[in-house]
Amino acid sequence: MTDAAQRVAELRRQIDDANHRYHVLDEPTITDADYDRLVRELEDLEAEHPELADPNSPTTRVGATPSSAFEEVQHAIPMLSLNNAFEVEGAESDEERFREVADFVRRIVDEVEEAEPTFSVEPKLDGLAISLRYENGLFVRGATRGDGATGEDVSANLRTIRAIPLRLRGEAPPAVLEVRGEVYMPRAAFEAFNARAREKGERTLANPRNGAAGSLRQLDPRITATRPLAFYAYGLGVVEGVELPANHSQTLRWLRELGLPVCPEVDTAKGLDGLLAYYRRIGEKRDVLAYDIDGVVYKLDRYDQQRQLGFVSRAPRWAIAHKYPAQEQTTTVEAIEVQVGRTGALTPVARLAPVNVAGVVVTNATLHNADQIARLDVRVGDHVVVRRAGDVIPEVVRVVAEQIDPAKRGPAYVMPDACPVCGSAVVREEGEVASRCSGGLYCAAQRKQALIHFASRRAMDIEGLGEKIIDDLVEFDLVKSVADLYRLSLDDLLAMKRRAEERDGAVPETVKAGKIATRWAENLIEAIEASRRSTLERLLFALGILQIGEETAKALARSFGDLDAIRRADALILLAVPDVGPKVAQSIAAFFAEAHNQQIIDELLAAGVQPASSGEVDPALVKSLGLGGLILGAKRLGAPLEGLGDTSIERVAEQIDSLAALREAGEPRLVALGVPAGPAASLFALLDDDHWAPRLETAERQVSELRGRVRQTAGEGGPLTGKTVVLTGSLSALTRDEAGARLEQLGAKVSGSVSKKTALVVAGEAAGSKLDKARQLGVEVWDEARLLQLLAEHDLAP
DNA sequence: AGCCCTCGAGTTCT
DNA sequence: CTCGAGGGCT
Repeated sequence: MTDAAQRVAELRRQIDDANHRYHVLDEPTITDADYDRLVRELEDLEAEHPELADPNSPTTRVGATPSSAFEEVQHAIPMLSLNNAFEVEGAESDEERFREVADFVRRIVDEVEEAEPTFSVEPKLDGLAISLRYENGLFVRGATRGDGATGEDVSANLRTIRAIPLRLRGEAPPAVLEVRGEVYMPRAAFEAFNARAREKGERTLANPRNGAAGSLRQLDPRITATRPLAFYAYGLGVVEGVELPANHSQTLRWLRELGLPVCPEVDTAKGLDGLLAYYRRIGEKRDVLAYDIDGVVYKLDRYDQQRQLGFVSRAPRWAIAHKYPAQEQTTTVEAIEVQVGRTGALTPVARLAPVNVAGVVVTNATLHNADQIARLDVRVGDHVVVRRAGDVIPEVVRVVAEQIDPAKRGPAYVMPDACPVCGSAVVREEGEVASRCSGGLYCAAQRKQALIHFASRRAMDIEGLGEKIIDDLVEFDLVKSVADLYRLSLDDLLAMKRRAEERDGAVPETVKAGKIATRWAENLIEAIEASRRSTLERLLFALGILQIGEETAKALARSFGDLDAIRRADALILLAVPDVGPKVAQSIAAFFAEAHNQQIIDELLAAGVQPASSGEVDPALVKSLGLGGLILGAKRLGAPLEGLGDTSIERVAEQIDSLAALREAGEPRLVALGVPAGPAASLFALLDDDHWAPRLETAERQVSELRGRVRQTAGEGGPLTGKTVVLTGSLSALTRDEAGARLEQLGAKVSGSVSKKTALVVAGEAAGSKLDKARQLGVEVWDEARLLQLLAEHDLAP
């Protein structure tokens, strides 16, 4: 061996060793400066002697060039998700508080028939789960967890993390070793990174977790290399060419010997008491740990016992994550403001002094409505406890009573009686929780929200038309109604952009770089154009009719087939649509009764908005709409039909099939059919009523029109006809929406929540409470593979 | 008349 | 995700 080769080998050994001592043994032996010196010397030598290159030399940690996308990686053994146990709120006793963990332990004790089974216990780091693959001791690939089955190849980024060895230690490394673990950003490193970023005026990271996740998703590994990431191993994937230990805690020890860092807090514990003691011990240390955690994980230690317990769906029954309660923070209410929503609902929002709650700076929290404010008795200036409900949405939990000084306290909050945006009267309907602005589309806030709703993904899906642009369109009066969108020209948009830039005092981009700005406007116009060929149900939903969400819009579209039939439909007919009752029918009828709304629809049609899916009519609707259906509808809408019961109506409808025939038959005939005289009289009074008679006739005409257009609807007679199916968890081959659409083609009704009426639950990865509920109710559960099989049988495979 | 299920609507921050 | 309330079933 040449001198250079010897020196290179020596340097590589020293650098690897330094990394190992620092990250695995937690006993750094050389300074950062010395470390850097070694690396530089090695780099120089390798540059002079290209023949000594080695893909796993410590100098190769950063070197790869930016890629444009990450390759997909299939995990041969899926990366599991864990079931969670939360503390039961407001529990009086420990027994109650830790019920979920107790149940977990009890199940295991029963199954393995051991009074106090041993668990391997470890903190649950708040980072990003990854899988590392070593072949013959050399790092070959690393991937994110992804959906558990498929992840992204982030090898180049992982190589930059010094805690991840590029070469395993020991004489005889396994042929294949996949190690699972967590990439995280130590708190101190996170703080230091942000301090430096602030000095340099660069972007700071929101919290260590996002920092770790964002860093690994960088396309340029040189950026990842600047991020202070670390790694702890906690499990295995595929392993070949070596005998595994008999339990998990031995495996962790073995991984450490191979040079992989394992969290020093890992331990073993026996029985429920042991687990809870560990939970408390780590909980007390939580603030002084070098990294963020959100709970602890308990894993049954012995592998043979793990196998005995097995899996439910994709979560192991032998492990559970025990989460600490949501972090609460105290802050001050600086103001209470109201927002005006699409429907005019006024929502009070607490503006808070910025406070970091579990890694996210919270400045707003909804107070829902006047009742909620009264219940909490929140006032401006109060100290309040804030937490992120369900880990996402901030909420005010309570006012800190001890800090209230009654003398200095502001007045109780009162909802405004005029809309803060348009000044219209605010009304609160009897029995309703919400207060509403009565301004309708006169109110700029409602107009804006209507436009945002119209353009949103689930409605017309106009890409590029977001809140900011809508703000400007409304402010500069380019758009008053949704129909105006289709009349926008390129020049309009460019002129608007110029005015907005002037207003903001920004550099006039449109002037200096015309090309880019034009491109933006062209794309938007194109997206608006494309939305003209949306579907009928999307258009109906997009119109923003009160009470009409996606489901009802779908039902209406299927029942009537085209917009024209719906806009003319009488409330009597609407009532026959599934899930439409008096309130919803009234709301639809009221919307189309507004000349203003009809005009907007005319304009939309004139602008070429033409839903693609028109024409099909659900035969079930028309079937239920004979004379009986119409009379029943009138009754539900409050027509004066004293004493006329449903059975009487049915009896009449059996014998008489039209209004004309009813008139001809006359009262005596009804009495002969068994309808009591009084009710029969009230029905005939209705036929002479100025309000109801014409409505009934119009409705009857409309029904016969619809009858002429009945077609066989898709899905009729499919294998899932009449069955309610619930999708939960994430699927890998297709999205839930796509799966739902296909199931509907097979006749299924796809619902969002599990009940005893649910015929089938399809559980994807990381399915949660819905899956639990399905099991509780004994509902049939399928995994994704079973679903794909069914879809394939009907040529619906993705 | 009352209960159970769904659907609609609203919300935060990155 | 959560709440409230509309609709339908018993």
